[in-house]
Amino acid sequence: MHDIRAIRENPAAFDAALARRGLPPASPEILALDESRRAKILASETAQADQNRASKDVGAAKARGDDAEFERLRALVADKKAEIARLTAEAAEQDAALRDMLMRIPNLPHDDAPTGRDEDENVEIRRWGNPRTFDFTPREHFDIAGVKPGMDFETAAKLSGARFVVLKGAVIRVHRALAQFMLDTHITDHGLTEMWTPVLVKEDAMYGTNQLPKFAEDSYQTTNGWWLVPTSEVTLTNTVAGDILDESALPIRMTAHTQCFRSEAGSAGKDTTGMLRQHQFEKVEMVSITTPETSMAEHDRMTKCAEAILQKLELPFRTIVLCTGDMGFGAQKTHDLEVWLPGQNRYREISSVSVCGDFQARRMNARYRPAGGGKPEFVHTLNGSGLAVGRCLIAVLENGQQADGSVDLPAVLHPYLGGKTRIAADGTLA
RNA sequence: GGAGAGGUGGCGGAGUGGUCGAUCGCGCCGGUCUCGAAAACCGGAGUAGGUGCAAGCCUACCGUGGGUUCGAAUCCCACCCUCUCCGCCA
Repeated sequence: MHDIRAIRENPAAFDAALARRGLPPASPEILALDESRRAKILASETAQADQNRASKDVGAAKARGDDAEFERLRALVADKKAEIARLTAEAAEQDAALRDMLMRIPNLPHDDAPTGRDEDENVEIRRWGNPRTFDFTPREHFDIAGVKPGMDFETAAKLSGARFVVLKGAVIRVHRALAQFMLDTHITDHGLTEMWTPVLVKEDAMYGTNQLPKFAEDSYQTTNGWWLVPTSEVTLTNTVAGDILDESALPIRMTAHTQCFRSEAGSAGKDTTGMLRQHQFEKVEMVSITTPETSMAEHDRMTKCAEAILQKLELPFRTIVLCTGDMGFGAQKTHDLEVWLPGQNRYREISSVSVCGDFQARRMNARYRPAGGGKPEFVHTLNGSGLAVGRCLIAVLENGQQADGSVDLPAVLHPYLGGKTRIAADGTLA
């Protein structure tokens, strides 16, 4: 959410920043509403001051026995009351309208984010590993002989419909191993604190991390009003909502492995085969809460934490910085990690690491008290996948596949698999 | 699901109709004292919005929304949230 004062002070800069995202100027409409709102507030407060004064005088008039004045003031208060009710309602309405308008405008891009129209203008910043050369045509994950017995879309459709999967045997064991490996690496090597959070949350939490009000159709809501989190960014970040933290407590670095739920509205026809895009999937998420001074460095650190997972799994990837036109709603700057999928013969997103500045903190009123004293200031928030477990499974399967339909598994997973090293062509762990 | 308790400033905790934006304690900031610190003592400080060059002034805020009243943190209604006990249950 945006600071209306900042927009008032420099509307041109605000519009220029939006333009970098390919959006039309918003400040004229915002400032017009703001001006009208302030006029309403002024009128309503003036009327209230009148009433308060008259109210006070009423008692005095009564005390000195001035019945005429007493009655006059009583009538005046009654009049004012109706006027105040009308004016405050109008002021509140405009205030809410302004708030809603500000809530629906995406974050302003950081200076470091490259300006561009869409994904074609994203900038690759580094590449790691070399895609394997195959002496056969590599298959997509769901088409590998050793995988097929453990990846069942028909049964999932029976249970739940499209975009669900039932995993069995060796495949789900590798999936579970991946999640454990990611968590252990973040905890032990990267110093993150493991968390376990609800996946059903109140509406406020969804506003805090900007899923609401604009993207309601992307998430699921229960009949009694809870929302299913589309990512544990929601719960991890909102752990500090409403708090005033000591600067000494920062940075706070968290990680959690949770189910994530997405309606995938608007992505009909996209990635319909395989388990690349599901309504329900698992993700190991990282969230950091920092001071404003350290958030950009934290962004690079978090990106490295995600990259380390792929490196340890020996999966080739590239890191790109999203251009302004391709960034998500809440981001100031985003790094995407794209892993090599030989079955698709292309790099596919497996992690997205964003720095949000004070955009989310402002929404959830998350602040810290500076060490040197002074007023509380908004914290900065960051989030990143570390990594999407299902997509990582796909990458491991496709990159490790052999001509006979078996899959060689990365060495770091072997300890999590009881010492087994591969999925045989018949689908068993070997 | 049943019964009960409660939501007040950074935290704890008073306050049942009229200078209460709110006693007090802790914490915080400034000062005295000290070589320095602690303790003690003195003083200061809520948040947000509006207005003004500024000093300041005004308005709102005691979970949220309504209501009663000249006047509400205090009374009434509805709702939300938290906690405790009982029941059921992974």
